[in-house]
Amino acid sequence: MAGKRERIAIRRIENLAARQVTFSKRRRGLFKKAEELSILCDAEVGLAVFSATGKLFQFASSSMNQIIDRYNSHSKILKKVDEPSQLDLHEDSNCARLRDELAEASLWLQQMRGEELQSLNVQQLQALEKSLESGLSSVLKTKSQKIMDQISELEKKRVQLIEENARLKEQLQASKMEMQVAADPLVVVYDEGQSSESVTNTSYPRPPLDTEDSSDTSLRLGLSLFNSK
Amino acid sequence: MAGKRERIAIRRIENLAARQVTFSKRRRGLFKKAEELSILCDAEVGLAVFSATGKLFQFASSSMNQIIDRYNSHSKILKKVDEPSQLDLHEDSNCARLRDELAEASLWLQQMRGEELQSLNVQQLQALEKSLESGLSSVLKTKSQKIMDQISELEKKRVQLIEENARLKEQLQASKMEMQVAADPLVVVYDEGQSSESVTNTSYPRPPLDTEDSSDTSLRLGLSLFNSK
DNA sequence: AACTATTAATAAAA
DNA sequence: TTTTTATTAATAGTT
Repeated sequence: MAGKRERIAIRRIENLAARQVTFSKRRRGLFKKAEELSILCDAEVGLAVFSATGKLFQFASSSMNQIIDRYNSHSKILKKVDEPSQLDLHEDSNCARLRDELAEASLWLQQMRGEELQSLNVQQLQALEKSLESGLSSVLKTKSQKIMDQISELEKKRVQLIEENARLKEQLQASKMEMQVAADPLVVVYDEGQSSESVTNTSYPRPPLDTEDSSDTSLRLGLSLFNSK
Repeated sequence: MAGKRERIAIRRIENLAARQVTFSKRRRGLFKKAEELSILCDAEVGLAVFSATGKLFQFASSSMNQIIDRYNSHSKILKKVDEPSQLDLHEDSNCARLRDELAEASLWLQQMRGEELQSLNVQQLQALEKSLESGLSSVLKTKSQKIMDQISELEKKRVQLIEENARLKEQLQASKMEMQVAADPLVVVYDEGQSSESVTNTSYPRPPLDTEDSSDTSLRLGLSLFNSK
């Protein structure tokens, strides 16, 4: 039946058809393994394969251009013997330091997110736990504050709108009255030379509004919201 | 006992040590397969791998620069910015990128610690809160696990010590008996003309002996039966 | 392409 | 890291 397989020597396969078949199979395998490595191990992988016929196949865990850039900046160290002495060394060490710090910060972040904890001992975990609890507490406090502020703000706006509303109603009333007055020939004289607005504003007192202190109200609102948890 | 192997899911390996081991192994495998493909099928292959720690590993059937050139000429659609200072620009941008990332990571860390929260809105605070809670939960879980492990370990050692203790007691008992048996005839013979003090000294067992002791001693004490561990 | 007998790779443990 | 071993994965030769 099928598959009396034997090991093969690693040298160019002379038979063209066999070579092409093997190329297809192994290329797939290679790309699969490249992708698996990048995912499993959090590595950046770039792979380019040109077949004997000149066709290009590629894989990049991020983007090929990004990988080529990164490759170039890495292998830069090897060449450029012209003027590398002071500036480049400084740049390199600076970059290296940055990279180290970033790596450390990243690890911290991961650990605060609950990853990579296996390497920590109980004491370190305890410290981390304390830090997280403290951070969480601050976040909750800030969030409450923000929400209360928002409520205050909304309440203020609500009051303003109520006032505006009342004023508009008043104007509407006034306007209606003016219409009536205007219809009255005796009042026509006064109306000339005055805007309806000024007439309204001066002619009628505001109706009694909700005079409740808004900030105090919203503050209590906010507190009651978060105290009753 | 080595290697109760199981298939693994293709997703990031969370455990750092395991990830590094797997990276080592699979990287070797990948490079081997890349080389084999290039030889068997007469293909031009370029492979670059950056580990999570930033280290570069590469393979090129010809030279990496040649492959990058060929790649660029294939995908020449995009940029043509082969300016003289391209390398330096890369380096600068790389540094700048690192600096940005570090700044961002630092801010994140601060915020997770409960600082610099004013610039966040309620939604962001909520997300942060969730992240902290999740991290805290993981930390607590890991800590518990570690503590349980420690307890198991201690318990195991305790049991071992109890067993050892029992064994030592047994040996002590045996030793006592042998001493009595061995001492009896001697006491009878030498008791005449000797003080009771010397009799007392030889009648009591010696303190526990290392059973790996010289055969000479063991033989003299008649302990050879107990030498088998 | 599909099928397997084999070899190769590798996960887990040491 | 490297080695070992039990298993899974890849694939050479065949259909």
